[in-house]
Amino acid sequence: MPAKLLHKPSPSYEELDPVVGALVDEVIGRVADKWTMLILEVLETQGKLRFTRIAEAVPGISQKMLTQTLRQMERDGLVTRTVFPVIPPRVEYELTTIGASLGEAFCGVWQWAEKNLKKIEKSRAKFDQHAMKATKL
Amino acid sequence: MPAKLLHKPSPSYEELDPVVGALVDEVIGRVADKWTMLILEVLETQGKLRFTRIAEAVPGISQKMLTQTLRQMERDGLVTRTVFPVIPPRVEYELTTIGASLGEAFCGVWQWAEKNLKKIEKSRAKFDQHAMKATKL
DNA sequence: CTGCATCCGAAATGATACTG
DNA sequence: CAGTATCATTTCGGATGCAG
Repeated sequence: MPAKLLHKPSPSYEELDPVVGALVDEVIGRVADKWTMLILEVLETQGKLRFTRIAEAVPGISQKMLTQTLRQMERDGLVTRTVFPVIPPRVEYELTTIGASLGEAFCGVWQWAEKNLKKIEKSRAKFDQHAMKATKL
Repeated sequence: MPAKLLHKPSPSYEELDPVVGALVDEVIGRVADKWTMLILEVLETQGKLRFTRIAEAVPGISQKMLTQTLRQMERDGLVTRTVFPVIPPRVEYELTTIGASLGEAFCGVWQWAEKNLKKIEKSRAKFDQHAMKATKL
């Protein structure tokens, strides 16, 4: 995917436009959510899915959080929610164009996580070990 | 982190290696944190910085969260923490190689956020408007 | 099946005060 | 300056019950 990305356009957009900067931060804050990322990932790799399928595909998520996160994503225009007027209900979720583009953007982060897992674990172990000596436990 | 629920394993990479999958999720969960991303961004664009400078550069962060997030990032090997034995204290934080690489990975998300800000706001307005009509408030 | 509403304990976060 | 400690508050997230 994104092999080599340019660095951020301007040095510090906040400096140039504090208002827009705050808004970007807000969006980042919302989008940089664990469940959002996991759901995004699932919808990206598996395409259109209905509620229960997503629940199964996202380990550890509760029905409440799933509903909540999906609503938020729908509100932000990341996914479409299609309700089929049948009994029992059938609701399908699918990434929008903008949602898919976010998925692509996150792709780099995912690859990073997989690639650097080992290093992180090592770093943690080392850090914790030193912390041991520092404390009198 | 959420404990095990009544879900069967995800058919994605988790199926191939549930253990690694869970760990990746854990890392994602930690790294996909609002403050982590914001601090990462600041250190990436402004280089080596001391505590107070970061606090100023990250709008809305509390000193508690700053300390906490920086500690976590240090533990994960994303930043180095250099303490100068002087009075008053001087502590500088700088991205490590791996930290910088995460910054690059996040770059795409940042550009996405800036690029799609308007669309998101429109989508939200539209969504909220429809929600209005649906409710009798 | 796909939710929404409510309750409630747990965890995250903010505000404030204090320290080397 | 760069934290740590504490307390109040908010938010998170799971369990349950119910509706369309």
